[in-house]
Amino acid sequence: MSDLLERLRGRGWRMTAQRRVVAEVLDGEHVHLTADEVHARAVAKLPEISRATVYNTLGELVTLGEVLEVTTDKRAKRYDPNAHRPHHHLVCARCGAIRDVHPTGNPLADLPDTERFGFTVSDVEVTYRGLCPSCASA
Amino acid sequence: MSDLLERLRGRGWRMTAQRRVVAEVLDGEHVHLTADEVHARAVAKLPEISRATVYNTLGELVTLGEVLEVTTDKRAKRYDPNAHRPHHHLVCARCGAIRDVHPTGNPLADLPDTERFGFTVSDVEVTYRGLCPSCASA
DNA sequence: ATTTGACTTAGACAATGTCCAGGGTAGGAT
DNA sequence: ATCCTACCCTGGACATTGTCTAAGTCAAAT
Repeated sequence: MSDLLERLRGRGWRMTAQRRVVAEVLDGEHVHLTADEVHARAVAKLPEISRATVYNTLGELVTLGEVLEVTTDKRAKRYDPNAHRPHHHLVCARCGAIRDVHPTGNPLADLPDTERFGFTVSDVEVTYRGLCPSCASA
Repeated sequence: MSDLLERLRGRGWRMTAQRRVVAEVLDGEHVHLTADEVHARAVAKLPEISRATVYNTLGELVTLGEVLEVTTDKRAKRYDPNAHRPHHHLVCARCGAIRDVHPTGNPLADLPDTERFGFTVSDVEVTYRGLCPSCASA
């Protein structure tokens, strides 16, 4: 985590209380928080922090590749601090819970050239959907 | 297309001018329209149609399984009339263009039981990302 | 200690989607 | 053909999420 702060400083990030707090929140719980959830937790540590700053900081972390944006539905984007180990997501269709998963196989290799339509394909996201144990039993 | 209308009528759908227009728009161009784009095209055919009705109708079509919802980013959801042939999506990271693709392999089988965390997994979406030819050359 | 430009703030704004009360109508019943 | 009624549509208010801006603040280089 101080790793993260070090990396960011090394990249010319100006270190501010706000940015430190956002980074701490993301690193603290390895769950997939929405921007508003990050904001709520950040406010608990630094009451004056503004919503705009949280959005800005999350955007910068995404640009820097330190955090991944996950869009599983039309609600809020979620932020995944686990950016350095490739993985995919398993989402509960009912409650929205997300788990990181590591399928076997390589989906990138499964897209033949004839199915690429001239695109430069650089990334694949695989999203598994289903019901989590508690939603399935309800 | 009248297939579609027939199927819907058979399921007890009350047929109205508004619903017919929405179905026609979706069936007319097999592209991935946003709700607002559907609304714009619907208004061209039936000027009084309201936004709420378009949203409602799209939602019903999704529930009935006639249309798929595609969420590739935090902008608008898109609606895919190609609900009856399984496929995945290739998205341009710059301009948002979407193509249907058919990768080989079976990603569902690539998720071992140990990675399912007790979820009842029912579906997989694979989203390839890259740059479309025109965005890549710009 | 000074300086400077990057950072933060509050709040207005934008985009998308949802909800509601009231009026309208499709399609079955007569 | 007409009537009824449950279902549908409308317009607009509202909610959620995210973006932008102008002005003030502060980290860090000097």
